Amino acid sequence: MTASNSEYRHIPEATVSRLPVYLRSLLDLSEQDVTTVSSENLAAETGVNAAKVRKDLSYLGTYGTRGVGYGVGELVDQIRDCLGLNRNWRVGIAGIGNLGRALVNYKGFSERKLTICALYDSDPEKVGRPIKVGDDVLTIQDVESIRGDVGALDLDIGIITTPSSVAQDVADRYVAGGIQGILNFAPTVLRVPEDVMLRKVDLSIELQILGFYVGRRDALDRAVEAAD
Amino acid sequence: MTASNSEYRHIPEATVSRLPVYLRSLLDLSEQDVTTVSSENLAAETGVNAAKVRKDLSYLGTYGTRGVGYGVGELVDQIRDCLGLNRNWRVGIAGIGNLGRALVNYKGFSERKLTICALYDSDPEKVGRPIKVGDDVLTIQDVESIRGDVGALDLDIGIITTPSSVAQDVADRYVAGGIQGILNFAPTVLRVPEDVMLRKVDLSIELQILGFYVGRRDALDRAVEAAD
DNA sequence: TAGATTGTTAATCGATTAACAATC
DNA sequence: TAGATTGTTAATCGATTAACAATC
Repeated sequence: MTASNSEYRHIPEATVSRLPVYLRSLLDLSEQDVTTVSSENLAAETGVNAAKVRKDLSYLGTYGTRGVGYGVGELVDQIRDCLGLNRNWRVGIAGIGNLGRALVNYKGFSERKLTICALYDSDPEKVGRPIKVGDDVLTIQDVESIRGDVGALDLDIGIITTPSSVAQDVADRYVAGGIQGILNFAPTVLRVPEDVMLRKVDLSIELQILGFYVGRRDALDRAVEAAD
Repeated sequence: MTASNSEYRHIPEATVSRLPVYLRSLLDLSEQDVTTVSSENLAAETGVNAAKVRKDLSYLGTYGTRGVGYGVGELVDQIRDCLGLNRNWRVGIAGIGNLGRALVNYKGFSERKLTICALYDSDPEKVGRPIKVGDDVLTIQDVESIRGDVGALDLDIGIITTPSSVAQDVADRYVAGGIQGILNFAPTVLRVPEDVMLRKVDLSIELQILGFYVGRRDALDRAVEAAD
């Protein structure tokens, strides 16, 4: 079964966002040589409601056995398939500053199926410089090359690690080249055609911490109400 | 107006998660000396539906003027208040490994209203070591001290940057001391009483990238359907 | 006043979850 | 078979959004 199989169509956003959570628990269980897991088990592991677990997993196709549970190994494979972790992705990175360089050196990229095929920057000082990418060496290209490279290098995903001010320009170049998806690390809203998948990754701790207080307050409210 | 004002009760989760997004755009606008913004403007900036913007902002209290729009400065203040960015938070950090140390050195912590008041570890090799925190120096304490310190040092939030295996133990210690909230950076599900706010922060790029493929597929599906 | 824009209603859509028949 | 657990239904809950009266 490949990830391009039509079985995975129309999986709700909310479900997709939980699949990585299940995957992490399943990998833990797998390491402890657990071979079967019930929705109740997985619910306890992940803090997700058991009915929700079953409903989520049902979108992957039927992989549980009534009265028994789910096979941990099968589920891992199934989720990895669904999330596209079993195929290779060819990516370009535009913006070779601190963040761009961090991604280049990030081991998770090669361990996962992400192959860095090209690096871009608009700074003439940087263009032409060689950068070590795993065992290979890539030369930083001018952002002008993006458009032609998408097809020539068969890039699937364009990564943007530029300052906000030029992120849209870079996105336009990826789109002009016919990219499938864009992964935006710049803290700005990009506009791309509807058929190009756009995902924003926010690494700033601030944004993840903001809302803490309000969240806490809601939790307190609930506790107070429950006590009434 | 303080953040402990009852006006902020019962703001929907979905709204809270968008407040930081509005805040970022508003700060941009403020820097460009823009003083008023309409819900339509803000919608365009943030990629959020204009009706949703108005509904979200209405939870903060009434700060818009019909026919005119919203005052950028007032809105910034209001959102910062609501998110608890206008008050000081006293935090402890348990687990002084790479991530813990990164947080200690993270400038955003002092720029924001987060004051690091204590550091904890269970490794006898680390306990007693002095660590520079801004202009101060803190000594790493044994995790045994957490319980007493929460009250003694008036800690609001307990940060957990330990390995998963000991995260629950550390959380229990914070809870025993009477902590208000826990910020968990360990990739594990923690169990805490309902009246303790628990927030999980996931910094791993992997998890943020997972789901890219499925998301893209959904986008393609929508485009195909729209074309029908 | 006329134009603009808010604040809110109400319809709609999607997500959650208890419950239980199906079935291993 | 008896016990366990799935897969799915249906009721409920919360979030989204077009529309428009209120009003600056």
